[in-house]
Amino acid sequence: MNAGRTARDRARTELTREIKDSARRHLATEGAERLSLRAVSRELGMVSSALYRYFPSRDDLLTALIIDAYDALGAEAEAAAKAHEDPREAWLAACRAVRTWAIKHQHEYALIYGTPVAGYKAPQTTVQPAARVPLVLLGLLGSAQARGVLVPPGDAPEPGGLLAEQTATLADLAPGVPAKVLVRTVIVWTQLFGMISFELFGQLVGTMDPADEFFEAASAQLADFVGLVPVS
Amino acid sequence: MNAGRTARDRARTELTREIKDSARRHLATEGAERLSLRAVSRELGMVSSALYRYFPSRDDLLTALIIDAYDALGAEAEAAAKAHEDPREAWLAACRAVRTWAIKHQHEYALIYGTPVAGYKAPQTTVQPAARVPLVLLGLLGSAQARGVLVPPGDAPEPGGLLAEQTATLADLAPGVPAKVLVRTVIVWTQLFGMISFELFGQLVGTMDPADEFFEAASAQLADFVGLVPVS
DNA sequence: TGTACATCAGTGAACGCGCGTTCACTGATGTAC
DNA sequence: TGTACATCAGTGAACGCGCGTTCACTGATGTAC
Repeated sequence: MNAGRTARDRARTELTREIKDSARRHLATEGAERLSLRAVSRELGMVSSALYRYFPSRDDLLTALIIDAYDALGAEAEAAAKAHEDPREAWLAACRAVRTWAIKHQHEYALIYGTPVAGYKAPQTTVQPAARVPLVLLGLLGSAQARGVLVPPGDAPEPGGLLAEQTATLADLAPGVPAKVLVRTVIVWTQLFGMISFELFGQLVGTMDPADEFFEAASAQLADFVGLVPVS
Repeated sequence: MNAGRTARDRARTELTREIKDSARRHLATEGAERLSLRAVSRELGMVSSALYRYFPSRDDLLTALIIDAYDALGAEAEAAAKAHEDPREAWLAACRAVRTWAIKHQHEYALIYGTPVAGYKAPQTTVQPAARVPLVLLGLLGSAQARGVLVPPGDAPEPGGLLAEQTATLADLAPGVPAKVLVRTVIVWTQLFGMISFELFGQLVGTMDPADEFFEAASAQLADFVGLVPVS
């Protein structure tokens, strides 16, 4: 695997990583908007123009950070889900993992789920990593369905019109799961990140902050909402 | 009322408004981080130091914009709610009004519900305007309760521990509404803004975008979730 | 009503700082024969 | 194994731009007598 890897190759991989690490550190203090190549180069003891050997522009560095963040978060959610047999437990664990990662990496979270960076257009390459968390949720519903522990709530309305079409694009990712549950899944997905964003961005101060118990309660009620029942 | 208002006073009020208007325009193109006093002053044909007669610093201008945004959004939600007798209809109208305002004023929305501006600490004066939307929702539940059209879902669990205490702080704002419904209200509140943020920040592209029908479906299901039933 | 003084809005220059990106260059590392 | 050449990482200077904030000032507006 390492055959043919020259010292130059290794140095390049290493420095690319160091640049991203330094950039992440600056992200944490300055925010994405103010992330500056010059500050990064200063920290690494290089001249600012040297960074252009690694990233063709500031936007490319941002893109790399965004993809890394989505991937890191996605990996956490996947690992948490895999650690449980019971789909409902796995679902709750995935939600917890998302929150835990978000709290630990607030500025990376803000980079991907906060206000888009002005003037930055996310390239197509970010789409797949961004899909990992929703894919975990949909996958769990699929396996819950297969194991007979998905009991669609009776009061969930059947989607119609455009909503039915949009829902249909998700059907392949969660085989056998009824459309009305898929709609609820998207609702819960938006709730999960809305709740986390409110917590991190300070909207819960004065009411539900600290939010641990609120988060647990909400996650459980929303697992019910999509019809996930425990394996008996 | 205008007695004693000199030309100077009037000019000052006028210019303060013009500065904020210009700042809002720049917000829309540059985002909050990059909002610059010099750009504003340029647009108004003044020298940049002149702005310091109106706002002691950039942060104070930001604060004024934040308060204005919360107030504008709050006023929309209140007006929408007041236009309906049926609390459930009023609730749905308020949700719609929030989304409509957010779409129309994306950057002001991002200013108050997006990533906090780096290095900016929101002063206490923003708290009350920020509470207007949640107060509308709680108020509607209170009047639904009073009119007998709040039917708490049987499967909603009773909050305990810290969550019960936190919920208790909301009880005065929605008299007679059971604690388990108040918890659900906070859940729905976070869902509402999570859904809108996802729509505006591009997370729904490829699935639920355009989101009109999804929004309607979600709002209705979440009105059910808190137990709002139509007046028969 | 008229005058003297106080208040305040807006000017223009300056301070001291930051940024992304380009470009010609040096010198070390890698490759082909 | 040794040499000639190609590749590439990193330098340092420069371009052209931006920013928030301070300060001494001019001149218009407002106020008190």
